[in-house]
Amino acid sequence: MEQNTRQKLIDATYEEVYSHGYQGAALADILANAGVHKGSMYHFFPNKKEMALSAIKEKIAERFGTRYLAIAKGEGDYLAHFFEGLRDLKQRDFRRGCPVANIVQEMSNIDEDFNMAMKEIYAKFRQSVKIIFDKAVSAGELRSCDTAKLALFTTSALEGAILAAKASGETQDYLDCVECLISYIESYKHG
Amino acid sequence: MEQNTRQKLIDATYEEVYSHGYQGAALADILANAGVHKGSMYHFFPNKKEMALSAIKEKIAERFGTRYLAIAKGEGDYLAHFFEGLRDLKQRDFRRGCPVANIVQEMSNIDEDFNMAMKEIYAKFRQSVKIIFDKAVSAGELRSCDTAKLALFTTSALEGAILAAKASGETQDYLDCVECLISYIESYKHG
DNA sequence: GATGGTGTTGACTGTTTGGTCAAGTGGCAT
DNA sequence: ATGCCACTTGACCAAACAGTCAACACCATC
Repeated sequence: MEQNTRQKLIDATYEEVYSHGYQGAALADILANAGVHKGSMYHFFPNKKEMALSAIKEKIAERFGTRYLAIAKGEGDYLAHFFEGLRDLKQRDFRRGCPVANIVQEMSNIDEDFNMAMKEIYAKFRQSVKIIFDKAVSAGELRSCDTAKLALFTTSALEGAILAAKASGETQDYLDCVECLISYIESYKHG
Repeated sequence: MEQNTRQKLIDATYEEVYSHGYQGAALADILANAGVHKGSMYHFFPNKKEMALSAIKEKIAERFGTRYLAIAKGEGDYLAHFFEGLRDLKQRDFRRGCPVANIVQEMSNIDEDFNMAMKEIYAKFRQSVKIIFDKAVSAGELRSCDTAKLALFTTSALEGAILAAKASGETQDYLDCVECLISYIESYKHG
């Protein structure tokens, strides 16, 4: 049962932090949702902060890794698949926003450990998008260009688009932003 | 002294919330920084939340109003002035990020009153950028286009750029994003 | 069947939190 | 000088918080 209890804690912590932020996450709620008692939790984690950091790293790293690297590992049509993913609303929860952005905003300037963790995750996000663009250049879908910069702009515009939809409550705002972003990326088409 | 005490509270609350988020803002710290006693604060505000909402509305509304509407009220060179403002690093605090985005991320899905307040501020931001673009169209700096959509993309890409710099700690990331954004906007020039 | 390690239980603690309140101060009008 | 009212003071409170701990259950292995 070891792995089971630990995993229940990781899952419940991720959900609670995603919904209420780290500072708003109540240990009592996490434990209730996980169905785990307090002392049991302190057997697996030294404190709330380490549990939250573990949850963020394990849940988000896993998610980003699969979503974007799958495209890069595919065969051709890299841009088309990437754009398709951006347009797919089922992958997004606009009410809660982006889990990475939420924690960056809340914690980066407050706590050095969170700062480092989010820096790494965000860098990995940018890197995996860059790989998609590199593949697209190799495949002749894009002309040769500064793909690192393009990935930087793409990821940040995307985070901004999710934020806009969270602020206004309008999913359409996200879609409009994504169309602008796509048309910008497409201006790098043809060699 | 009435206005003085109230203003000291508004200023200290804004700083504390900007630095630590709403949920991380300790009433005791706000009071210490303002040099105001607890009972005195409860004479001016019914509770912490209302004080924070007042601080956000008064401090941010004032700030956005002046910064962007000044450009629209100017004479010509609307785009150039707007771009100049985007490139001006002195106006930004990348460690703490954007005060609007921070609170949207933290509170929009938690509290309905914050949600409404931030929705309004964000809409005002978009509106004031749209006015700049409308002026630019009238002045022949841009061709006729959907300025509301362009303002939406511009504001959200900008928020994303500030977030990217906050995450990485690199001011250059913000500048790179802004250059991409500007080149996108410039694709609407002429015609 | 004793031993020991892994995991569980829930009562308990000390602090910090936002919020209350009765008593007091100072200036202004009458 | 008296009464009034906006404002101040700081002690006080209940609730919520993260974290501690001694006792206990289970299941190996010897």
